[in-house]
Amino acid sequence: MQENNKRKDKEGQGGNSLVKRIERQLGQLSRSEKRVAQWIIENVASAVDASISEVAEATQVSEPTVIRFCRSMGMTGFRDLRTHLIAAMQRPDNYLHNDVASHDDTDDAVVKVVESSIRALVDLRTLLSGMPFQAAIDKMVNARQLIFVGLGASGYVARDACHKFFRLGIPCSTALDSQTILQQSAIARSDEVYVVISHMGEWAEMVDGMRCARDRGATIIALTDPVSSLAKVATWVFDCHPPEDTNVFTPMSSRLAQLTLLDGLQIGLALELGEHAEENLKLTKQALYSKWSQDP
Amino acid sequence: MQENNKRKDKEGQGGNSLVKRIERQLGQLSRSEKRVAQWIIENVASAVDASISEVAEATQVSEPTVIRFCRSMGMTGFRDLRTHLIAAMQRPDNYLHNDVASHDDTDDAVVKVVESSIRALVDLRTLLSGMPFQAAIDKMVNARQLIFVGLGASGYVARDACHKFFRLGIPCSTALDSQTILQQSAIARSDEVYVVISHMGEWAEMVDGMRCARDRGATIIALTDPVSSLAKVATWVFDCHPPEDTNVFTPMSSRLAQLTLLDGLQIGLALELGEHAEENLKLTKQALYSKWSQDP
DNA sequence: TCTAAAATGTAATTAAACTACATATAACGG
DNA sequence: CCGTTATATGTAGTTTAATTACATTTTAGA
Repeated sequence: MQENNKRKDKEGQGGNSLVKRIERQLGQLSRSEKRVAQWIIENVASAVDASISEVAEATQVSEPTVIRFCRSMGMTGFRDLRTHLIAAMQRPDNYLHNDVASHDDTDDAVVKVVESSIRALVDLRTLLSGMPFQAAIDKMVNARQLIFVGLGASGYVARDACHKFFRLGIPCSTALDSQTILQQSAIARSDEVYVVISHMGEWAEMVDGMRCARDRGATIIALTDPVSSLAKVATWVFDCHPPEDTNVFTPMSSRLAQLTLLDGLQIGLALELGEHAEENLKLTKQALYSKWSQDP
Repeated sequence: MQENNKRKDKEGQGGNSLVKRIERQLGQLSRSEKRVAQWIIENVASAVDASISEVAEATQVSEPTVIRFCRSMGMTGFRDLRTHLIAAMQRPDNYLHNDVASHDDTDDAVVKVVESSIRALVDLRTLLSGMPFQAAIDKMVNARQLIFVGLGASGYVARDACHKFFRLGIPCSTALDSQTILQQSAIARSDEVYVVISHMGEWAEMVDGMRCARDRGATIIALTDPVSSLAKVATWVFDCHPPEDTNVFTPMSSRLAQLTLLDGLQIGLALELGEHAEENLKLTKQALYSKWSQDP
């Protein structure tokens, strides 16, 4: 009669995410099973690749206990649990941010890096609604040229963006060092759009240059920390909060958010420009593909 | 228009769903392996919870042949194949749904772009287990220098990687055009590691250069399509399947996967190198922060 | 403190995944 | 057409993973 209380979850079955389901049932598990549950929730990623013995080892319980846990969760066994875990991992919201630690082995570290990158983009998604895409694109549509600005690591993002936008058939250039930035902005025109990438938004020369360009009537679109000096100078700001530097081993996930944001801007602009831009995109693609598809 | 037809069979198939990938490689499989492939395509649902012996039974081939099929598909084994099948089942061809269409408004388009970026990284996550991180890192640890190679858009990824790795205190350089690549590889040494980024892996000069470097004993780490010519030449291959270009508006999400992968390699290498690299990372960070944190 | 129930572990069992090697089949050059 | 090589496939054995049966420990209640 009471044995059935373990199966109780069947009725309260609302969420489909396995992780949520485990969390919900945590209270009804025995001490050892709870350990397993906890570990799986915190290491969903490693869990999917793990075998029973690895899980048992990691949680300091015996192998049968792991199986018992699976059964308590309503699965037929470990294999079944793994199936559901893999499925759950296809929902990006299940990824948590985990810092790499110096004792991590290579594979763990790599998994953590990838997952925190996913996390960064999932976070970005929630910020999208507050971002001035339409306004920025409206300015770009009529621009005489786009100038992509970035120093250091952000310079690579700027370059990448420049390469992406030029394929729409719009004049694009870059300014990747203080001197170029200052010179370029000294001759800025009101029909030019500057796209500035900067984590902190505090490099004096860059802020000065952009202020000058702004004063001359140019549009400044900044991907930066919204509380920075650069943000104050910019026409439109896309919130890219500065990188988390709690940890030396933290990868630069923020850069991915910037790149993706710029992808969004470019595609948005392509749509706004219509057929002409679409045609240019096709042509640039074909220029590459036709080259190597002719070779045997 | 002939060019287009030629291209079609090589990469016209979105390439993301595992089933599509199997279909794409059908031609290159032996008779028995083809039987397995066919059966899996026609019975994906039963395939996900089948064991090796069940598959062997159903297709009338021996168990090792099933495993050989898995390997031919680029998986490490049957377990790995099953993982990918389960993952693939989770998103039944909703790809069209995610593509940006010309009638989308800006905000819809941007959300789709971000989500397809996320998807690219989630896909990467499932591929990680088959990637030779430890092997690649072992080679890097003892390298005299790292040379990052990429043409066109991949050149930006190579540059970014170079910038990232040099902060560990390792000599790093780039080769971003045919001429440089050929010259560099002509003087390759066995203690050098080439990290090559290429979507298709079919640019003749690049492949030739890398073959030469390989012949001279250098290690070639390739981020590319595993069925490409470049992959055949490489010492270690990281599976970056070619971009899905069903749609002009498709963003280059594959680039994000490459960047993230390189993040992983860099962090893995940092861990392997230990305190010395950690110290260098700290110093390079401080060099930047101290600059602007002094300004008011 | 004793007993019954629940929880957990040990050791043995079964089944799954994989490897090494042997055999067959196709491909090729004379 | 033969022998030679390469490729493809299967057989049998090995290793590893998953599961079961049963023994031991722990806990809760009388």
